[in-house]
Amino acid sequence: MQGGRAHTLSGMTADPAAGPSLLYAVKQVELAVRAHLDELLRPSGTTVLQYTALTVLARRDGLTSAELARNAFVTPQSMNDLVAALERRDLVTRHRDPRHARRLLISLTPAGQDLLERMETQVRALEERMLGDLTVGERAELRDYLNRCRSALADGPAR
Amino acid sequence: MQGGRAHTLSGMTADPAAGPSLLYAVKQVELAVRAHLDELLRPSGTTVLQYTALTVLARRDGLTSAELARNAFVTPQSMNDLVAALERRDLVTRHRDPRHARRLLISLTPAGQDLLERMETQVRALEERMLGDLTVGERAELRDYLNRCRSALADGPAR
DNA sequence: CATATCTCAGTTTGACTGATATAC
DNA sequence: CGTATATCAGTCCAACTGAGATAT
Repeated sequence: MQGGRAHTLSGMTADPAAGPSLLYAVKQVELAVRAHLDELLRPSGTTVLQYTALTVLARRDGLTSAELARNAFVTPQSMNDLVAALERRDLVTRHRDPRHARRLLISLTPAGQDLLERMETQVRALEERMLGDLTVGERAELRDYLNRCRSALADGPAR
Repeated sequence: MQGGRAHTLSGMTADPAAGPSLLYAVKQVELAVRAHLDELLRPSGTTVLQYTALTVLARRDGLTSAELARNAFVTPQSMNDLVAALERRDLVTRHRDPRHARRLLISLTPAGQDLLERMETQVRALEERMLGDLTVGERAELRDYLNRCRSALADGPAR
C-alpha cells in the first residue's frame, strides 16, 4: 500500500448515472483519497495504514494490537507487524496492562504525536480539497450517511 | 465488535476539529464493504479487485489494460497480471484493436457475464444492507456527494 | 477448560521498478 | 522523435496461515 503507486489521477471518470452501485462510488472515492494520502505521507516514510493506526491511537490511547487489528479488518499478526514497525521508529511504545499481563497497551510517543501534528495541515488540506464542492450542511449530511452505512455493516455475517 | 467506536454522532461535541475526519469515515466504510465483499466473492475464487475490473468492463466493453489500470490506480503491469488471471479463467478475452495494433481490447466472455450475474444478487443485498437505514432521497444525496468528492480529487497537483 | 493475546515462523500474493519492443 | 501500450523479469512488502506459550 505504500510504495510508488502509479497514480495517474486523471483516468476516466466513470460514467454517471448509469448508476454503478454506491458500493463502487465509495470505493472510487477511497481509491482517490488513498492515492493522494500515499503521496502525501511518503516523505515521512509512513504508510496509509500506519498513519491510520496512529490517528486511531491519538483518539483512543492504550489500545492493544488486537483491538487495532479488528478496527482495521486485518489479522492480529499483521497488525503486530505494523505496530512493531512503528515501535522501531519510536512513534509508539507498548507496556503491559497492569490488570492483564497478557495485553500490551499501545501509546503514542511524543515523536508520534509530533508526526501527526506535522501531517495534520496537509491532511486537512486534502480533506478540504475533497469537500471543496460541498456546503457545510452537505458535509454534515455526508458524515451522517457514512456513519450510518458503517454501522449498518458492522457486526454481521462477515467476521 | 470490530470497532465499537464512539462515533455516535452525538458522542462528541459538534467541534469539527475533534471528530474523526471524513477521510477516515470514507475509509471505514470502504474497509467494511471490502471485508463483506471479500467473503462474498471468495467462493468464486475472485478477488475484490478482479470483480471490480469485471464490473467496469461490463459497463464499458473493450477497454485496454492500461485504461483499467488508470481507473484502479495501479500500474499497467499490475493490471496486466490481473487481466491475465481473468483470461486464464476464461472470464475475459483480448483481441487487437484493428485501428491500433498495439492496443489489446478486453471484453467479458459469456462466462464472465455469468459470473457477474450470479454475484449480482448478493452484491445488491450487501449494498441494500449498507443503505438499509437511508431513505431514497438520502441515497441520492449520498451518491451525489460521493461523485462530487471523487471529481474534486481527480487530476491532482502531483506530477 | 475456553478464550484471548501475543509471538515466532514460513508462505504467498500482489504490487512495484526496470528494461525492451513496437505502434502511432 | 516522443508518447503510449504491452510484456518479460526481478524484487519487495504486506498480509496471510499455522503453531505455540501464557494469562484470565
